[in-house]
Amino acid sequence: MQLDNISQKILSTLQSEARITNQDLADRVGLSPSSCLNRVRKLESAQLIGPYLGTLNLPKICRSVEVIVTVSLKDQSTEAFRTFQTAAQGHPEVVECYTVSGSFDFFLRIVAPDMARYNAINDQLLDILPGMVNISSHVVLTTVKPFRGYPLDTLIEE
Amino acid sequence: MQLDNISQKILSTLQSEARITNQDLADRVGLSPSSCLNRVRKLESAQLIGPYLGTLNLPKICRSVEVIVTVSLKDQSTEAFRTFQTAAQGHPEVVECYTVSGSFDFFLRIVAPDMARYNAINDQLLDILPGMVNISSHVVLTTVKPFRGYPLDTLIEE
DNA sequence: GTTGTCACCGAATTTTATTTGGTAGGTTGG
DNA sequence: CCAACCTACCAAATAAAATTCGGTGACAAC
Repeated sequence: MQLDNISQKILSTLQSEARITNQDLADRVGLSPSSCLNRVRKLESAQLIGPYLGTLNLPKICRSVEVIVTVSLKDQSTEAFRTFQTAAQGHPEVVECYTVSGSFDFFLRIVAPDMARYNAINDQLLDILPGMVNISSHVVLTTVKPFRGYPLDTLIEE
Repeated sequence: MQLDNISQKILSTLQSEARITNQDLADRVGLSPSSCLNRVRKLESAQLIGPYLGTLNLPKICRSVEVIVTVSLKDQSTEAFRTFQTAAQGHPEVVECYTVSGSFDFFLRIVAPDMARYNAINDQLLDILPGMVNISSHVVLTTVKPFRGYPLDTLIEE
């Protein structure tokens, strides 16, 4: 699927203002509401744009701790990777997980109600591949910049 | 602001389905549309729920590389921290940034069109505090679990 | 030139959001 | 205990938005 300027603008607008009305969106991109809606539906069907999320202000809602975790596997077999991935996906507290190149194998972001709970999760992760996994925890002190979408401007074209 | 069960359900529903209609939301939480809308407005005013984001499927939209970056400052003065934070916030390619405890000072997630661009950004970050900053890059190989909201169930009550 | 496709628009219709009283429950102060 | 006062709710009316439905023009294939 190739994107003209209008579809790009739809994507970047919906990325940052998911609850905009179709009419407003149509105005912004210079289409009629019906055409605009057609485009949005196509972008959704093609899965260029996925779920729409409300961003919660967690500190205002409940007590919580956020931890960024680096993981290295001593046994870097495909099997070990898959085992760890599956386990990470199964934990709702693991809100984000990546495999990476370089000096670590995984980065996780974990959110728990308190340190005791975090510690329990940490232990569970260590138990996945006993003795074969190296985990370092980094408690988040401040969120300097929360994720608010990708910079499409700097990514597309040029 | 204290949250009863209904408001919690509103928050968790909007977190994962930001474009739900107010009528459907009202049905789900067992309120009339007008009461439900009232609640949502209050939650928004109190900033318990913030911007609504559409999640883009970046690989389907354009070529890009994603890098997770660890940063350590040699000079851990307040001044150095603030300088680095401000710089990170100024780069649109830095889509996420945290200060953390432990063996690093910052974690960043950076998205660039290609490695050459990423390298340029990396250089710019190094130039912020010449010789005083230690940066390690970890190219994202796979997204095991993308962020899709916090697990409110495990965070609230008990 | 004819046919088919595609994306668009405007208008009609359906659905949703929003506003506007009106009511019940709970609290406060007399 | 009662009255004044909140608060949160609902139902109904209105305003706005989403969605559907032809109809048109541009373009490509034949």
